[in-house]
Amino acid sequence: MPAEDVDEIDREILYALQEDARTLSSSDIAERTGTSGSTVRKRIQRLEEAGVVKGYSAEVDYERSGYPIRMLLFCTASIHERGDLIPDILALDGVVSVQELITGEQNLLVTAVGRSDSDITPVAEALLDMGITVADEVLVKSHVTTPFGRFEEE
Amino acid sequence: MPAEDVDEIDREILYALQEDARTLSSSDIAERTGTSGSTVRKRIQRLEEAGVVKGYSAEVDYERSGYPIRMLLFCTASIHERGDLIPDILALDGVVSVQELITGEQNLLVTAVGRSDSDITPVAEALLDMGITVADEVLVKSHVTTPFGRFEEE
DNA sequence: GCTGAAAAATGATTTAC
DNA sequence: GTAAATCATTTTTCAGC
Repeated sequence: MPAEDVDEIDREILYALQEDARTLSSSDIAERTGTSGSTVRKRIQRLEEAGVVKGYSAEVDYERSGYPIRMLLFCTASIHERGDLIPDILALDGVVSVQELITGEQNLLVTAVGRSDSDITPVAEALLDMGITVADEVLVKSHVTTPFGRFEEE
Repeated sequence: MPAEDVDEIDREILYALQEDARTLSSSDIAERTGTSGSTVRKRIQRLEEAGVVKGYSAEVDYERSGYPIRMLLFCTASIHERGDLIPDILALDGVVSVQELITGEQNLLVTAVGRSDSDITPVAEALLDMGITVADEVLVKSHVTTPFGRFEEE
C-alpha cells in the first residue's frame, strides 16, 4: 500500500484512532467520516495490514505509575551495527523508545524511564557494553503528544 | 491515587494495554493477571480516573501514511512562558509531541512530521513568532517504542 | 475488595446488492 | 462502498463471599 493510497477518509480514520483507539467502534468512526461501519472496518484492516497502523497502545503517565524519571540518552553507535542493536536496546529495563538520528552530533536517541536517576545508570552501562557511546543525558520534565491527521492548507 | 497504589496487578494491566489497547478485553487481560474480568474492568476505570492512563492511541507509521519526514526541533523558550506555550505548539500543523527539558542546552524538544523539509519550515517560523529560539534541527530516520511495565529485579 | 452469573447492549461477520 | 441479519462479545448490574 503506497502512501498515495491513503486518502482523506483514511486520514480521518487514523486521526480518530489516535484520539481514542479503545472506545471508538468502526460505526462511531463512520459517523465522523460520513461512510458506513463496514467501510471503516475494511479500511482499518487494510491500514493495519499495510503497517500504516502499527498497533494500539495505552498512553501511560509513567510519572503517576511510579516512574517519575524520564531521560533522553544521546548516543553514538557504529553506523553499520546501529540497526541491529535496536531490538537489544528496546529490551533494556526502562527503555521506552529508540530513534535513529540522521543529522546532528549523535546517531541514536534512547528514551528511558525510572524510579530515580539510579535506574538510568544500568541503561547507560548496558549501552556502553554494546559499544554505544552515551554522549549526553537530558532529563525530561514533561512529555505530551497529539494526534496528527493532515496539513490544513494543501 | 498516589503512585504507591499502583500494584503489580495494575502494572500487568498497564503492560497489556500498552501492547494492545484495542483488541484486548478486560476478560482477556484477566486471564493474564489471574483475576476476573470484573476486577480488571474496575481497575482500568480507576487507572483512567487517576490519570495513570491518559488515553488510548493508534500508533501510526507516519512515513507510510504520507509524512516521511520526522524532525526534532531543539528550542529555547523563556522559562516562565514555556508551560503556557505548549498548547499552542501542539496546535501547529505537523507537531506530534512536545517535551520540556530540564538539563541540557535547550529547554524544549518539539517533534514534527511532514511530507518534506518544507513542511517543517513553517513550524520553525511559528515557534520564532512565539518567541521561541530554534537552536538545532535533527532529522529522524526511524522511531520505535516499546511498552514498559516494571523493573525486573527489585 | 474480588468474584461469578444473568441480562442488556454493543460490536463484528457474513451475505447480498 | 453499503445495508441488513445473524452471530459473538462485552459491559453492566447485582447478589454473595
